[in-house]
Amino acid sequence: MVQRFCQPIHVTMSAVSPNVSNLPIQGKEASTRVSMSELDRLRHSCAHVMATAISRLWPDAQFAYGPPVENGFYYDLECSHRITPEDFPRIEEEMRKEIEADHPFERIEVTREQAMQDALRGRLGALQERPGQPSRYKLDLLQQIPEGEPITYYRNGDFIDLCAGPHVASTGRIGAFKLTSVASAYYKGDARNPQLQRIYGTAFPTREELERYFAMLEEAKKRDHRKLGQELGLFTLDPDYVGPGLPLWLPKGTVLCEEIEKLAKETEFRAGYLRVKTPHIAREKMYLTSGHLPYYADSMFPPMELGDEGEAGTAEGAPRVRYYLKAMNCPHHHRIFAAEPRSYRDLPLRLAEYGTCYRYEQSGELFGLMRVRCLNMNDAHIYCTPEQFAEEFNAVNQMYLEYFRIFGIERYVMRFSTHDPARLGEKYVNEPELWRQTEDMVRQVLKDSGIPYVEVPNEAAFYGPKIDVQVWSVIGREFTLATNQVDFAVPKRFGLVYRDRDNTDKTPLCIHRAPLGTHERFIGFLIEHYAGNFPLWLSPEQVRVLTVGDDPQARDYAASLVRELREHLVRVSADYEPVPIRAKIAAAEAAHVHTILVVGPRDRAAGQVSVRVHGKGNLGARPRAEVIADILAAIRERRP
RNA sequence: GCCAAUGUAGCUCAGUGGUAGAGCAACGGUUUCGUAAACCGUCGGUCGCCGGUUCGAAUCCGGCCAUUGGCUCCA
Repeated sequence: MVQRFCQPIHVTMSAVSPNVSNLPIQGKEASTRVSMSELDRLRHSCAHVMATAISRLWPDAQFAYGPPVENGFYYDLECSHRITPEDFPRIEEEMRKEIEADHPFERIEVTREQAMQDALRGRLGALQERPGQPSRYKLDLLQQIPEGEPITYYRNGDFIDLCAGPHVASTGRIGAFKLTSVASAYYKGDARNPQLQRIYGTAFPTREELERYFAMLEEAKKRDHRKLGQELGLFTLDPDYVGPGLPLWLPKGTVLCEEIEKLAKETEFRAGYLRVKTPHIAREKMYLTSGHLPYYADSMFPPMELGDEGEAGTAEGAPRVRYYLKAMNCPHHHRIFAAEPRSYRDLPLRLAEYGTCYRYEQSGELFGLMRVRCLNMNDAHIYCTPEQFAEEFNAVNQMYLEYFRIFGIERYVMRFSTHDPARLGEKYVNEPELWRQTEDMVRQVLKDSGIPYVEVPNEAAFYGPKIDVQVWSVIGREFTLATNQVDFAVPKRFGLVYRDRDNTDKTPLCIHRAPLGTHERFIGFLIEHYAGNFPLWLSPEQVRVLTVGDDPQARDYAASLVRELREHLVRVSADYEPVPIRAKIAAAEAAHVHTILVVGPRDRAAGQVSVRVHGKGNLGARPRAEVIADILAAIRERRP
């Protein structure tokens, strides 16, 4: 079904995370006949009021869609005037007038003929008729309303809009509002359509709620991974010298990478994975065989060309050879599979690697650590028989759940992307039976394990169905953290086979999986998730020992504490500066050190240390051995 | 890639055509101190880059680069 009017599309999905309505749902698969929440109704009404105000200021404005969204509303429009945030006060002033006028939102049902005529006269999304300026987007929307469905206007004052509603009773019912930003958007989200101006705003029933929302945004800014990453010295971006989207991991951020990698290695070792290591580049032939070239060449760094002068081992005048930076690890792993004859007894074969890939993401897409051009992927490929598939796939899902538990990730949903049979042989590999089988198996595994999921048709990879794991950071940002894909096409392209019981060669299925996604995105997420307050096992600086005063004996005592902790591989530092303890505490807290151990003459005399944990304040003095044992246990158990 | 906004010291930010500023950090000194910041001083900038207007540009104009908000894309 086609998205209609200025009405938003809201899909109610039970049995999944309550935040699933944030998912980018395409209109085509959504129902328009779902009721709007009170708040959405208010916000959508506010969008009409904004359109009213903009029409007063710039009568040639042409409106398209104006739905409520998660945190407010927007309206897409075309207008000879380029609206900027400087215009907001004027627009808001007009909006206030419209709200004070308290015009009722009047629902008017009209015939298709009537609506067509009004649209042609420019009367829709407008204050009056605009001869010679048809309401072209409304006209287009009108034509998409199926025969037999009622066609309705909503009118407030002189402003009439083609809209399915619903709205609040009158403009006066809109409480507190504020315009927030301008952006551009393609009409109907299609790059071939004209670009419209999108004006974002938000609205709440009361002024207090509006203020609370902006206060919350301020708080969220403090947890932004880009800000914390820089404050805590985790990573840096150096677009001039290194390049856009190519993060440099600083020593403290590298600790995070390595701790996570350690966790992955341990988990995968227990699950029977074998580790491999592969180069960062490969010949063009690799990606011609995999099918990534030429279709995905735009997303890869341009090739390096060798030849003529004689690559080592090639003859003079040999043809040029192209090398590409790898954008994915699978082809390399496939070649490892191909490196020796495989028997069904070898399967499932699980090859794992924290592989470094390079993708030439579009410049406008780069975003802190979340969208980069160099990514370290928690990758693995599981080669298995169709009989083994369900069990292997389920084991992968269980691994996801285990990671979610360790990291305390509670808001997540799995997006199960399936193919569209109509596009077999075009967007999707033409293997109807394999598509059906694997999608059924994946669906069954998801159902059996009770994992929240949504099924999204026509978004599969070209070689098989996939699952994208979406999580929400505490500041409400949604991320696709990890991916889990079935591949029944590429192994065949590489001619991968195993010798089965019946002494014939068969092509294995391949599961691509990356539960921890990439270091870049996962750590970006964790920074916001923990607000920079990592659990002890992850903390770049786990312990800092501070001395009170300048007593040499206390200092020796502190130094022995540091030695002992370091001997146990605890990341410990010391601050012996002769400055007030308050200042040293403040510095350690500001650096988000997890555990602060304060030792002075009193502690030394008693064989104790004073413990202070970031965010928990002073926990008092305890015996030295006990404190050390506790720290080591918390690290070993990866306590949250 | 598209539309828009932004770019001043390591960081956060002031500075609307007339000699580039503050706080924090860093550095030097004083202070000898028990749980979130003692005091004094010093250093620090080709105002993103290139060009234009002007007697004179951080400031006005144009181009480019980068970042950000969206859009498109995402094997």
